[in-house]
Amino acid sequence: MRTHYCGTIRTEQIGETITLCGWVDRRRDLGGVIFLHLRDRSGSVQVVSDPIRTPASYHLAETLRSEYVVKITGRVYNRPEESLNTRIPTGEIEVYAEQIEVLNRVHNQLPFQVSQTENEFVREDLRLKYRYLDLRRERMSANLQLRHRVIKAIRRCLEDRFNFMEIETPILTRSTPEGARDFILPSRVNLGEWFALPQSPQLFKQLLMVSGFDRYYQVARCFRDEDLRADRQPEFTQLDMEMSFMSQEEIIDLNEELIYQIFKEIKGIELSRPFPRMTYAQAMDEYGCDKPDTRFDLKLVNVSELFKDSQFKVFSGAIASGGVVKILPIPGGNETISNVRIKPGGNLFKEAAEAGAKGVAYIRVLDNNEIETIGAIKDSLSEASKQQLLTLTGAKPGDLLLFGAGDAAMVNKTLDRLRLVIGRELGLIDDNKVNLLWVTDFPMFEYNADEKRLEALHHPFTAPHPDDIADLTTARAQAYDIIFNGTEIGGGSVRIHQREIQEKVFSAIGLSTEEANDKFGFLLEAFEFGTPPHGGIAYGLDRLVMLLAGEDSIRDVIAFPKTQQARCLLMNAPSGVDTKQLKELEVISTYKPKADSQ
RNA sequence: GGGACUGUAGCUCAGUUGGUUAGAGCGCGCGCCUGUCACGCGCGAGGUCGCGGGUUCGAGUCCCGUCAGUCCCGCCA
Repeated sequence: MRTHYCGTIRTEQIGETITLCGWVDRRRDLGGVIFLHLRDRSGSVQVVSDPIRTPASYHLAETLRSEYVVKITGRVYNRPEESLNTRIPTGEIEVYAEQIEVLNRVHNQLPFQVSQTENEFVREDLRLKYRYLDLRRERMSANLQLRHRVIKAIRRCLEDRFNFMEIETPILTRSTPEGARDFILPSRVNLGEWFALPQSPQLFKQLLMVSGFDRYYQVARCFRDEDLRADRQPEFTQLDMEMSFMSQEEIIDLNEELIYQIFKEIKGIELSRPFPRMTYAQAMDEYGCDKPDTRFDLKLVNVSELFKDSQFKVFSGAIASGGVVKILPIPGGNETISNVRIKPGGNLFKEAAEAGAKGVAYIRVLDNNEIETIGAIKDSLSEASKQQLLTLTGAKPGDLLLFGAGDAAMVNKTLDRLRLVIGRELGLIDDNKVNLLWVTDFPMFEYNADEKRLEALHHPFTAPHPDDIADLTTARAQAYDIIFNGTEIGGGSVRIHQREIQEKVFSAIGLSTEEANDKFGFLLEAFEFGTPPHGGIAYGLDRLVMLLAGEDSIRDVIAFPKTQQARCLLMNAPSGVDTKQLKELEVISTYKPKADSQ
């Protein structure tokens, strides 16, 4: 039907007669001459019609309206000198519409304008209900095209350079005990039994290693029935990879090359390699989190040693009961952060309270290194300790020191949040920076106080560090996360490939031999038949694309996302089903809709 | 499960201390206009102020409930 995409026409096509198909983006009828912008996914181009140059199309051009679908044949001309448009790539040329064919009209008022000036905001529920129109808009179209280019770059790199194979794994699989809630589906053929949708292809990809497909990848849909966030959808896409006969170093090296390639092709940025590394312990110590945004400093300082015998009981007490005292030093903070904001009612106080802190103690460093703080802290601080405090934190006159005291997890969480809020507010974050960081040496387990047992921090198939094998409960894992500007975009590990070690790990997380055999017997058995050493990684593809697109929500890089209430407003899913369908499955819903309260 | 914000014309928003006929820009319709590109000018249509209840002489505005969307906490190995 057509010969070109609208957005691709340049001065090279001048003189050619071309045929374009697309949507009327805008129409400007000047009375005697009509300008149209014709749009397709490549962009738009100006089409001209007037009674003299294009008599055959003029009357039809008068009837065109926004979003009509048209086919236009005409010759490409350069624009008059004074009518060049430097803001669009096709601004040097225009097409004289010799022939216009209306392929389809718009019969109703559009729910929102597709062609938008500036970045006009439209309610998200409307956009989602009419997602097909939303996706016509330049921003969304560009996002999906970016997503496509990212996936294409990944495929090229993994397949052509590294010899990976893409292999599909089942969507209908079985429920797994650890991790997120499963989506489950009743089996009609096996009444009373249920499939689960995969939270990730983890076990299948490990089994593929057993099969000898030593380099596997998949653009894999994953499902988790948990509450939604700006960066969490119930179904999302992972770039899932698994490799045999590769050490952690080799896996990291290959993945750096992949990430390097993505940034080069998509953003034109050549990242310097190797990427910086940080151990989990160092990340927690200096940043209070396992995915530090290293675009700005504001590192935490542990001052527990200094305060362990302090007269100020809030600090010494915290340390005595196994906690810590840490400081977030803010250079120039006296100037930029008022007491009101740190005290109850202030936004920094609220931020700390959400992390579980009872409050935020602080010290202001004044001229001559005098300090200003509450009396109880000042009284408890000897001149020597004061000097030590200033040395440890590197604080200078004008600086503000924010304290976190108590349980280490809470202190880290509090100061991490304050660091990010303050970093953003003080403009310390350079948006043009691209910082990639490997965080390594995660602990194998984390204690779950509610369930009174150890939990795998990564997942229970992660191999322990060979030096730490004697005591698994405190062992480091051969696990690694890749962090992009403070967001985790991927994580992986070397896997266990020996039955004895896998059994020890299952036992460490409180899985009985029977449970382990019931849930993972197939894996343990597979380990007996020649399983190669292997490891892998999975990237949150939606999140990666979101960051590359500069969006704040993964919904903006997913064609048909769910709302926060996990609904598809376009299809209106989920929905009820026929009782006949339920009967066939031997399923009865016990759900009672809430009675209308009057 | 919890907290916060939002909901007024097709869209984006304004609407003061509760006050009489609810406004603007864009879009839409009609007319004029031959170099616009967010074209311009004129005229016009378009409203269950999310929904339900309450307070009041009077509610878009205050109160209660509810629905929807968003952000966050919990949750997400």
